[in-house]
Amino acid sequence: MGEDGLRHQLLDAAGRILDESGIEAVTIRETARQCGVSHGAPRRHFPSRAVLLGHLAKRVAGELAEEFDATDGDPLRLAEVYVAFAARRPHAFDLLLRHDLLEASGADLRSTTLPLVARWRDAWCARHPADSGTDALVRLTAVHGIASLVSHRAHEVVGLEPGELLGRVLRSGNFSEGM
Amino acid sequence: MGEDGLRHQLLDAAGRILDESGIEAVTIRETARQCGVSHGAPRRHFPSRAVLLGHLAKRVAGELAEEFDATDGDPLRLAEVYVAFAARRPHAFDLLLRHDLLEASGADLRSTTLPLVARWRDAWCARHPADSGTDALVRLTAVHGIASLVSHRAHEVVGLEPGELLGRVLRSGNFSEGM
DNA sequence: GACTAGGGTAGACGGCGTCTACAACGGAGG
DNA sequence: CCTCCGTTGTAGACGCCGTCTACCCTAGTC
Repeated sequence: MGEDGLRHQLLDAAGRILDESGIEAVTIRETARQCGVSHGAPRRHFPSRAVLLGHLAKRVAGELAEEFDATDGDPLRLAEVYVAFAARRPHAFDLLLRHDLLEASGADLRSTTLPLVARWRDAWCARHPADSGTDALVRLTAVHGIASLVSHRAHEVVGLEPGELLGRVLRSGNFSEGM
Repeated sequence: MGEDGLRHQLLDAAGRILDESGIEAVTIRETARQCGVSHGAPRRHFPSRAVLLGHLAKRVAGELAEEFDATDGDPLRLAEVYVAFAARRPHAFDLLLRHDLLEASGADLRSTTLPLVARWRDAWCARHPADSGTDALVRLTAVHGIASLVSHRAHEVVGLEPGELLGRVLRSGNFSEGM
């Protein structure tokens, strides 16, 4: 099963802790505890907490990419999956954005998030051939803003349902053409 | 000078540490050290680190509100100020969004951020009387998304300048009218 | 003058990340 | 077979952190 043994097991435990208790709770010692090993054991696989969180973030990004794979490439579906992910796994979503934690981890965050951005742009441009890509990115920032609000359960502040917001963002006219 | 004495001084020091070294570095002990008092002294004014960060967040929100005051109410100017704040003081901007930290602090974050949202909506609707407010909020999420990317210096990922993004978001047609 | 409350000091506790020394194992080469 | 050595987990230490507690000192009050 766990072909690599402890390393995989540690990431599993860390992911569980992340979703259940948040980033702060993802601790080298607690992760080790849940795997039944000593507090020093994780160091052989992840030399620091930052590196552990970096690998955890990469795994989270991979899981989000898998959810993207399960769609048919429709931009609206991709956006819905993105926002739903932020709502369902807020701590994991947070981790993806914690550049302050991850830049010091050696795990280049851009190399994990760029493919996700590119996937969105490709999906959008495939359905909107007139767009050179800039409009897609403007929409991306709006979708990301919605997801960010939703993950913090702050969408109630603006008083609109996420689905409603998404629909408006994605169905309105081209941003490049002005008013 | 410091009419309230230590309490004010502690918040000043915490703000300085925040901007220079990030949220993690805002520590009760370090704050006390920079004020030349013992590590237990801050407890008389802030019974826990969460409370200290909560008050710090409220102060940051107040400073952002002051920058809003300095504009003439033009939505584009407000948005520029918002994004510029995120770019200039990324750690302070981060703190405003860390509901995980602040919800446990007793300082209700919504009561500090809601006025900022309301101010944006009012400014937008004053210039766009046809909007009932929903379009303003859709734009707000887009502006917030841009600010979020900029504060993490991730706008390079999408390959557009923040000013360019803002212009497209704010000058495009009404979101409510569909394509 | 004694009493009291507020605010700063100092020490302790446990948890954390990190470092280091050490033990157990397992395969490579003699 | 035995030896050597790299890998991996263990155990203890260090310093930092938040938090709790006991103490002290000062001001103000009766």
